[in-house]
Amino acid sequence: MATRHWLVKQEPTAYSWGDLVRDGRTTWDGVRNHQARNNLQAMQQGDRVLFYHSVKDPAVVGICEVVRTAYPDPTAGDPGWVAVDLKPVRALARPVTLAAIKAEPALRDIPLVRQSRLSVMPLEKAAFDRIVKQGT
DNA sequence: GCCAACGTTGGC
DNA sequence: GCCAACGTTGGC
Repeated sequence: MATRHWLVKQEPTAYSWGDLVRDGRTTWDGVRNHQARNNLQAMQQGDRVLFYHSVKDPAVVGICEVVRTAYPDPTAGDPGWVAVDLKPVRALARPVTLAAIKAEPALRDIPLVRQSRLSVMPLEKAAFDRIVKQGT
């Protein structure tokens, strides 16, 4: 099974990479956008997920992994919304800023740039690897 | 603080 | 079903 690649966004003031490392694992809930929900639903066990801080110093800061696939979001009244569980794998040595991503021609078409409001998005392996490499 | 993008709501 | 108004997200 091919491991697939994703990116999730969070405002660090709400839940940061540091919080995820401290917790060791978290429930990725509260998603209330259909496109983002569909992406959560498509995640498979072991998929790699980039963790992106939005708003304040926007940047990709770490890599995490799907440890539980989609199940009904406990924070939603409507069972149509889903959550997944994520655990941290490792921090990037250097955060890869949104500005750096936008400056990279090979990354100009990723959803992070194209669809700034989407909070859960797929990444092609090449784009994922390139961001990770920039963070090395 | 401002603005653009986009989703939702509600009047017709 | 259309569209204007409004709210939210997120970059700058």
